[in-house]
Amino acid sequence: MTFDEVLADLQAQAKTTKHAETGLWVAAQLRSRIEAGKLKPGSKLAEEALCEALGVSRNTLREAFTALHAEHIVTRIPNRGVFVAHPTADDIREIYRVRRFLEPAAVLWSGDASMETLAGIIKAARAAAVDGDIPGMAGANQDFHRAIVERAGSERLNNLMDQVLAEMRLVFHSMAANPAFHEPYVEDNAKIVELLEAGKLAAAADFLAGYLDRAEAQLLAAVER
Amino acid sequence: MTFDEVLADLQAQAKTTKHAETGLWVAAQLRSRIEAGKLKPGSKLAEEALCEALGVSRNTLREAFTALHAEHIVTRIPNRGVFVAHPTADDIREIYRVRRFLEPAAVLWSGDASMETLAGIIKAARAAAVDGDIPGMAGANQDFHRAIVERAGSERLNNLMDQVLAEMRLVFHSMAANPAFHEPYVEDNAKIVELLEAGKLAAAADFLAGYLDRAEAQLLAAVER
DNA sequence: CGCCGGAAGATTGTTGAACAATCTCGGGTT
DNA sequence: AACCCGAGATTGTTCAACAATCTTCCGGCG
Repeated sequence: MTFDEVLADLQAQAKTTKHAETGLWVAAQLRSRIEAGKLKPGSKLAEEALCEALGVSRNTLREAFTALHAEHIVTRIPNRGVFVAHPTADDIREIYRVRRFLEPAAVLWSGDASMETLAGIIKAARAAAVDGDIPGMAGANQDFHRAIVERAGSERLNNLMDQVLAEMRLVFHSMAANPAFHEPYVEDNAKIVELLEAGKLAAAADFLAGYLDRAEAQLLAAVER
Repeated sequence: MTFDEVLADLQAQAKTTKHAETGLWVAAQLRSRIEAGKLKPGSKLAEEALCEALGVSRNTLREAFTALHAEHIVTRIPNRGVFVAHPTADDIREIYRVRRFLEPAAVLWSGDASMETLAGIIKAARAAAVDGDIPGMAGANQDFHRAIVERAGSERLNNLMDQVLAEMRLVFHSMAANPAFHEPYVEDNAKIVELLEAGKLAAAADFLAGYLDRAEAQLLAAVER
């Protein structure tokens, strides 16, 4: 989708919906389009054009920009403008540093009642796999890892994980998405749930840690190509 | 310190220093005064008075407010204004949820070269203890826990820990500070470093977890009084 | 032919002012 | 004493202007 097409899309939205908390609404609009891949990493977000399309002032748009910047979804270059973030190899390393810290620790956390949630996600992932539904598999994978961290029951940690997962979506958009990437992880996730149900927490954490290492290496290889 | 005195103080600062990135500078000024306890939890931050004192526009001040709000340092009530945050019992529980998750896991992390940093902090804490220097002990304690999380080597995790520690400072300011609160933790921290130096990571993590539970209970009891 | 200033145009950074919406406080009524 | 309502004050939101910086294009020079 080109920048101009996104502009037209935004303009349509602006007319039909009324926005409470305009700045946050603008941020949400941009975020959803970036995460859906309609705005590709590296695209410049021109202020004047977006203001016009959304029917908001530059001031409001810039407020939205600062919010997206804090989420690492967007890069600001002084006096040059804002661009959809383009994760580097270092960014990927940082993402996995956080994930390798959070997720195995969350697995060890004796999360009480998350098991049926996890089972449901696995079921959805398998259904997507047999249909060859790539976005479905990707979504289920994100849901899975989010649910893992949710075991800790902390809002702050959930927010951090959400940010990291959002950045992961950018990583996928910024490289030529290998359609088969998510497929093997469906059964890896299933195995983790199995180990959890068997009460083998340490084994599940170990397996997850190794799996994260593998995924990181795979993404780094793809990005440096 | 009263609100008016802080205003005079800010006005003096505004004239002598030049600010790059005005919004961030304003946020830093307010943050430092809040964390130093000059602005007490519950104080209202009136827009017009602060604008005048700082010599910035309301627009800029509000930008600073949103930054502080994101850090949970400040509470926004729509159409009523912003107030220095006043941590509730639930806030304390959330803080310790994060700390109990991050810190023991970070201890287990085979952090390489953080030992001399930790040793230095312990030394400073003991020096403050013999002097009866309460702020010194509190500062060393914060440094210690920050250094623990730093072992993971992740910028995001460090930021999260910084935020949590900033909220901890608010907790101390919002309750009648028991001067002896920090004293026993000097030797508790020392014991953790000892266990780490002996390579007993699991024991160190366990001890730290119990210690956090104890501190949380102590703070909750003090707040609900 | 290619490279190096330099001015014009465009874009972003920052601020001040205006207007609308909401809250607070006082006075008056029942 | 409890309730209602209007004036004043404060916050939420937007617009418009100016300053600073970057980009582009052009002519001169080696």
